[in-house]
Amino acid sequence: MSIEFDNNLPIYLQIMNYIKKEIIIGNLKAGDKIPAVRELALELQINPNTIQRTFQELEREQIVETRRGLGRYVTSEESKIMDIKKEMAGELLGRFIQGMQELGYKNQDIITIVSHAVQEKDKDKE
Amino acid sequence: MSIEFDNNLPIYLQIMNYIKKEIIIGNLKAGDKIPAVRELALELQINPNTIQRTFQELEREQIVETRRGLGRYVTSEESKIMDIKKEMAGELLGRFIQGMQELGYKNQDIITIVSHAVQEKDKDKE
Amino acid sequence: MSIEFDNNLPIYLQIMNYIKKEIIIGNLKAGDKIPAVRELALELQINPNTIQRTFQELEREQIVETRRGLGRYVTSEESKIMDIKKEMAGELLGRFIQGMQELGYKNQDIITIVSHAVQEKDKDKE
Amino acid sequence: MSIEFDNNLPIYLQIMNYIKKEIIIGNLKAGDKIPAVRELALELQINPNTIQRTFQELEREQIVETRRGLGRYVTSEESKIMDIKKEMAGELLGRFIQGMQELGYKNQDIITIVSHAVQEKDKDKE
DNA sequence: GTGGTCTAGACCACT
DNA sequence: GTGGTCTAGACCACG
Repeated sequence: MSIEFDNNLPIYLQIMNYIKKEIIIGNLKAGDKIPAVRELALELQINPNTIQRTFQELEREQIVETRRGLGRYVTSEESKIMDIKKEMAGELLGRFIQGMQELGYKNQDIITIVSHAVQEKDKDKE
Repeated sequence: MSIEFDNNLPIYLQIMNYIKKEIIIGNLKAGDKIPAVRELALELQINPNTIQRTFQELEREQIVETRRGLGRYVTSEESKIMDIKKEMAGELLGRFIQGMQELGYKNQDIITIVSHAVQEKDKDKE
Repeated sequence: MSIEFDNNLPIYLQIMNYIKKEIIIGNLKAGDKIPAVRELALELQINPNTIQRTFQELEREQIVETRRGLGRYVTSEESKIMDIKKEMAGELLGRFIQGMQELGYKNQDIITIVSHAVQEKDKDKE
Repeated sequence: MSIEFDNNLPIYLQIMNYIKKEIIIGNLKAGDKIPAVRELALELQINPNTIQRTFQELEREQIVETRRGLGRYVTSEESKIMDIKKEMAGELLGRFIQGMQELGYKNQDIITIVSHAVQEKDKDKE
């Protein structure tokens, strides 16, 4: 486990996104125990306080819950996890489409561009 | 002219993007004179230093050029403007596709999602 | 028997309060035997150490007494129980009035507010 | 300006409450500038990071807003301030009445107790 | 000068 | 061993 950090976004936000993705793609499942703050800090070479901040935010978003003295756990509500996925995808989609429209692209153009981009990626794999 | 500012992005970047878009969609044309810093600052209720910074960056990207004693002008190179458009679109596209893939969406899913989103927008207009 | 735990207060304190209330309202009477630590721990799904701590504190407050080999018992001094009731009520009252005054409420306002709140509760019952 | 700190509650929460009260009683008015983090830290003899934490939370509750590079301001929405007052009073009231009822006090008892407590306070002043 | 973030290291309460 | 809080001190971006 390692993250490539981008200097423009706070580390704690990048870790948040990383964890959210881990949950969405199922590497962390509903109810799973999350590694201890200090453990993650060591693994990611990040200060424990920064990790702590990450999980404070995730807890506020009800993605993670703390059981005192025991540790942190992924929320056990499966529906919450689906919500996050939809929310993150919706945000990506919204930003993309709005941005393209502001650049003057028509809806049909946008579909074409995405299709091409995706097909090229497929070709790369072959 | 007014911008809704987003607290998470530096204001000067938001103004930069705004101006780039104005150029791309043709509200500001190649060679056009750009309003004076003080004027824009008043209009947008922004610290003049911030506007100054905006144009410094735009100049570094060769989108804007200063003619001493005359003011600032949009670059007269049409090709440069096309470059910016492609660059901004490419960035949007890249971030979108990468993000969707990290959420576990397959390429075909992505096309479907975009198509639906765009068609709904079309319906809204009717 | 079950308690809804509030994350902001230590669990052992919440159990302490719960037991004090049980004593005050008479569900546990002076001299009654208190269930064994292990039993309570199972029932409440709590670490036995936490229950242990609860009773340590209750013993220190002389609300509970241990008879070696026999188990733990509610104190047999009725007066002690009245003391606890007054103490808890006084604490509640003090915190409430001080808080309201800090919010700028006058003494007369406080009485009015309490009266209204209580009357509404009565209405709900009808 | 000084706060007496209670060891059982995190400092940042105590400062939060203090600030909320200052706003409610009008010492800080809607739209007012709030002293700089470092300034407050000096005044209260508290680490600036702790003050920072305080305002992060207040901002999340939309009681305070940050204007980048300029400082922090009390929200300019008067209605929000009334909301906070009602919320804080409601919380105090709820905790008090629920607590008293759990101790076995009847509604009429509660009114009587509050009335007496308040009248004694009035006597003290004379 | 303003807030935002991060590191380092410490202490505490809880389980 | 777990998270929660706090201090100290530093650096950065922003206006």
